[in-house]
Amino acid sequence: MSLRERKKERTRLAILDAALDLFLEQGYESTTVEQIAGAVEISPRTFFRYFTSKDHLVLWFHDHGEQLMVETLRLRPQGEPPFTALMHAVRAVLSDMEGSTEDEHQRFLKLRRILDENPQLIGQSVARGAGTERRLAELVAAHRGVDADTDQLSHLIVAFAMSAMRVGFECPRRDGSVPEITGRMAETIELAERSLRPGWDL
Amino acid sequence: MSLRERKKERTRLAILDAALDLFLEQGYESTTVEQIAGAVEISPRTFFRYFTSKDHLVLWFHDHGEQLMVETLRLRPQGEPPFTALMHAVRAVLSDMEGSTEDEHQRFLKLRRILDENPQLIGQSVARGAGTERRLAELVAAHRGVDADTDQLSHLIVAFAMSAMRVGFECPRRDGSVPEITGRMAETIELAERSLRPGWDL
DNA sequence: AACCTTTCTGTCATAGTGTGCCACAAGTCA
DNA sequence: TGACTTGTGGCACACTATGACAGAAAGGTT
Repeated sequence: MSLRERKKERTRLAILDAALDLFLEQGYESTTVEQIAGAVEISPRTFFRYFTSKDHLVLWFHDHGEQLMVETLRLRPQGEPPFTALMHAVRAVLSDMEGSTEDEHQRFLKLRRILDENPQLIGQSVARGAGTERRLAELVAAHRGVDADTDQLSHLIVAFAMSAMRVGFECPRRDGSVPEITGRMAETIELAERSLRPGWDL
Repeated sequence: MSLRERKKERTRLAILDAALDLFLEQGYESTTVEQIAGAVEISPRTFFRYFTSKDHLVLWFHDHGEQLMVETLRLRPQGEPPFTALMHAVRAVLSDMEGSTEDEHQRFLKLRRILDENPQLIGQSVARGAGTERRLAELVAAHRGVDADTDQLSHLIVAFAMSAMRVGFECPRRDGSVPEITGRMAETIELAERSLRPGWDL
């Protein structure tokens, strides 16, 4: 990893940390890009070279998780029921989260508090993921040998899986350590699996 | 209905129609508020008095449907399983849609095409509904006699219901008349109900 | 070291969304 | 008609976001 790349990574994290702290201190809406840029001593223009938008700061983790899900999904065995495969992909995200550094954990906990205080941002993350959700539905449809444009079940499978993940992330809203939260997310996933009729996703 | 109110309603619909047509002609992003305002001969300032944002134009129907759902939900019998009650609320939205005027149908079909071409807007509608989804979860939790903050199942019930509604709305993506589309949405709802284990939402 | 190339950064200009404020016009009612 | 309420337009302003360009920093070459 070159000096250049390391510096970029350091700047990116500095922006992210400054922003998360400012959001917690004075609220998401009340914090401007100018303030964030000022806190890390860069120009506002440079901010937008690291993050495509203000929202992007909050959706950073979401993007990461989503990418991980897609990758995991491609590696699942062909014969596996689609919903089960998706649940494994979600679990891969949980494992990744548990295995990250203490700094990452802190960022995750801060982010969770910010999302809790700004419900519209949770929807924003769905907004960002809408395209991916559609792509996932296409993967599932292909796997099931049906047409993604007309098969409702493929879309429903993905929508249910993402719902379970989202509910696990948001609820319960009590604070806690990262392992506690991922533990509860795992519970929600199992709850979702138990709620569905065996073989519904074939 | 006073002259004032009728005039307001007429202006609102004029704005909406002009905007939907412009979005279809030249795309959502490429259309500015100034253009929309110009097309109905009002000032941009006045536009924002009718719609809180550009997004709001597209989310207009969503807001309407959501409001209808909450109202329906309050009228459902106490003993009914929560998910069943939610499904009835969704059906109430479908009936309302089927019972509206030809103009409303045209707007709905245009909107559907716009949403199809701009996937991020679908997520936006979820973003807008995030708060309501939380409130619905609280209603469900109260109904089940549990604490909304800690009970994951209540949130999952609402999330699944909203997923089913969304999938029904988006998919299949073929065009069709309003009754065809609502018919397919009803199918998706039934599919969701069949996919779940009986008694899962008690 | 001096040099050139590539990449990053800041400045400036610009477009677009959204809001507060105030004067004025339109509608409502006595 | 006159008083009152509400809607409208114009203006200034804050904020997000992007394109263009010049200069600084990093990387490699001789």
